[in-house]
Amino acid sequence: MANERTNQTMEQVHRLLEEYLHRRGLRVTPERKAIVDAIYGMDEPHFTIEQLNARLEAMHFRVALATLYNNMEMLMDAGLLWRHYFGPVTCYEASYDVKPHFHCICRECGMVMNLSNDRLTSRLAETRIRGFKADDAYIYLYGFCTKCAAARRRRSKKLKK
Amino acid sequence: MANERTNQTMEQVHRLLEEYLHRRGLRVTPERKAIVDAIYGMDEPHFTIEQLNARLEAMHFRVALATLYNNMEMLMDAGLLWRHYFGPVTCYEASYDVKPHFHCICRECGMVMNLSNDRLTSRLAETRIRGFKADDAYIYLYGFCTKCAAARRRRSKKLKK
DNA sequence: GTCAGTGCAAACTTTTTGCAACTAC
DNA sequence: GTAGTTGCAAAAAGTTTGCACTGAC
Repeated sequence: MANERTNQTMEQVHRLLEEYLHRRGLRVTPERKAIVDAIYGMDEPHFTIEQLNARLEAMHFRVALATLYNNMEMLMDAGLLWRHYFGPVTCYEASYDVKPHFHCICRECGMVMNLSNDRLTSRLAETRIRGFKADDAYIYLYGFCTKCAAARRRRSKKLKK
Repeated sequence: MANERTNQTMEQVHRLLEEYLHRRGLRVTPERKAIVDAIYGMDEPHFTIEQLNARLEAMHFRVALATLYNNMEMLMDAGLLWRHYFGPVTCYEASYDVKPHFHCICRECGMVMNLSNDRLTSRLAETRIRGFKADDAYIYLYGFCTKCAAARRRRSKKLKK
């Protein structure tokens, strides 16, 4: 993921961050820049706070967990980050310059697959709703990945289901 | 919600529960029956474990929280319950005899609106995916309810956004 | 110089686990 | 009688809060 992102994308992300911070009267700190670099440098599209922290340490940049949590909120508001609740696990995902997609989550092993589907997602975004102003649509398909589905079938057979 | 459910629905739910338990070699306990009654007797479609527990106490039936958590898992597997992650809040929802719908969640106040949309949901259910066997589709629209959207606009103006 | 932002540790919330007692089958 | 279930309490996991210190503006 990370390494595929162009310099141009990263410059744009930093520009958007700074614009947002200035607009809100917030400060441009090295921590915030490093967190954004880490987010857009993750190897996997979805990651936990824990994994983001590990990435920052790998970049030789230590931040307090509390700082991470604080800034996740801010970055979502800035439109640079999505938050997902995959099963009971909270994950984040870089959102700038990412194609609309939805998520398939395996109930057994927790595996998450991203699926692009522009038509469906844009259809959703267009949906007008009385009494609600939507800005993001999240679609989650729950089920079992091929591997876990097979394991499950084997187990069911044993139980004479 | 609760009180609108017919006796026939409740009988059916209990039948499905017992069938599932027998099929799995699990036991039909008074706790399990009471939990299902509570779930299908909630006033609001979405509820937390806390609220479900309160409902059980109102029914003069005390169960340990651990028992509730255990049985939520089982009831989801039995197809009688959905679990949602609305923002950071875990909610449950009765699923038997409930029309497919999706959820609008206010980022500010946490309000959740159910929206029926059979066409969209069935379209999703039909989607064939390589390497994944989906059984449930969850759609969440995040945004702001009319009230919070207005409050937010006022605040933004103050910040000279 | 001021105050937002940070690190750290403690607190809090939510969920899980271990174990003895109980009960559905 | 024998497991599967339950209640209880302790533990674990994830997130938030309070406060003193730092550094962006």
